[in-house]
Amino acid sequence: MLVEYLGRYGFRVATVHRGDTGLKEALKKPYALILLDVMLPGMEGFEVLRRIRAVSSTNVLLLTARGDDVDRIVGLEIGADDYLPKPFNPRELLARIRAVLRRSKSGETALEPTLLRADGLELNTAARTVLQNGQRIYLTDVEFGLLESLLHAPGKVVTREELAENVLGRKLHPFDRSLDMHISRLRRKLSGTGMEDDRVKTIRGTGYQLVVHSGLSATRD
Amino acid sequence: MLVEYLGRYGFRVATVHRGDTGLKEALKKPYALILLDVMLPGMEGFEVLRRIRAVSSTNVLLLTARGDDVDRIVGLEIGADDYLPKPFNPRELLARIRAVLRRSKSGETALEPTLLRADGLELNTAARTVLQNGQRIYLTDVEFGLLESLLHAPGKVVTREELAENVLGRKLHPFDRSLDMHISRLRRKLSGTGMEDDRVKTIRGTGYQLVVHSGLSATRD
DNA sequence: AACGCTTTGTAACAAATTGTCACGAAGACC
DNA sequence: GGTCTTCGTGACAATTTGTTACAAAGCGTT
Repeated sequence: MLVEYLGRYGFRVATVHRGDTGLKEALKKPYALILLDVMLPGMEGFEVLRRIRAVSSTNVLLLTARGDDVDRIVGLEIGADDYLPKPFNPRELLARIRAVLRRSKSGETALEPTLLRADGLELNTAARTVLQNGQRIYLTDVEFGLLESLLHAPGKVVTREELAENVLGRKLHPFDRSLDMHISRLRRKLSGTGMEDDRVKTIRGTGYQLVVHSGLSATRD
Repeated sequence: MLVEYLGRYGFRVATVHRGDTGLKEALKKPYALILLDVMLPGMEGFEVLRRIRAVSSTNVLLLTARGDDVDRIVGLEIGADDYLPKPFNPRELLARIRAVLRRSKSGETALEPTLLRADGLELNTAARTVLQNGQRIYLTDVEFGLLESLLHAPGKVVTREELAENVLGRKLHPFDRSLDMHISRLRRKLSGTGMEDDRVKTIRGTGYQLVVHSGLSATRD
């Protein structure tokens, strides 16, 4: 059930039903996040977590029994990234998974502002600002997210699915036109300075691409 | 109320409502930690602490009146392991209790104030003070907590859920606007110096982020 | 080139989220 | 008691986001 639910939101999920085999699997491949039930056959959840932590810092989200605060405390102390008491509702699980992933993405301690640059565009994720040819432009959160995604791989095509999942946080339904709308709005703001053609090019049937004219660079400094 | 709360988190708690009897109790059994209110009948909190320290090094967490810096300094000098100004939120108490226990377990020495810095902000978790460009600003408990959470990961997004749970100590109900209010109030106090855009940026649908312009650092010293 | 069929663009409107004012409740303190 | 501060709630405005509807553009087939 969870596999299906998470799948709908763009996660690829592998499942294992025993602690010992789960541990093996967890260490075999580099997962983005491990969802670990405290109570399972084969090996206790805590023990699994402890062994994972012994060799890896993979994100672990712990599922504990309802109201069992001891479990929770112990879990966090052994190094779980978060926990969720059962029964939980799927939306909450989703929210927490995203929160954990977000936290781990740029590393809690990576405190230097990250700059993404291409052509005359400069995007600062720490300050959430965008400069176009030195001029500040104001984007909404979704627009910012789109530009950030595109700027992550300037000149390369980013699929609509990726954009939807990364920025809107959901899969695109058959008649969902919101992504088109946001791209449209982003384009309008980017063309504000009456620049050349669209900086955001449509790749029909696939996605979008940030057009790059001059040399480019994506730096972190 | 505290007994119940701490009980839920796995602590066994004994209570006494007078300083003198409390002292006797404290010396009778080997407690893991003593939660000591500075103001109580029968004997002053400081006096109790002094006498405890005369014969024992049991962990003592002091509850002081809000903003009473004198109490705090005196308390730490007589040998409290940490202190918490009233009113405090339960989660914070919990966190500090755990911190004290952890420290004492690992043989670390006493309390080190933690400074969180970013841009022109400096937050001292031990003294519960905040400086903005060297100027002291006064925040309420909740506001302080919010800023602390944001400052923990400057330039990164913190979800509304996280903020609510960590700072307000509860989950966000559908129509709960209190978090917005606190953010609003925090912003007002932070913008005192008439700075540029908001230092606290809204990431709609997700949470908030402390904006970072210059280089920054989070230190513990 | 003309015709379908599909995909994308965008205007216009509807819905959801957030900001903040104003007020009341609860507690601390005198 | 009274006063002060902090916190939460309802109301309403502003902004952002999503949807509907239709126009425009792309692509393949005749």
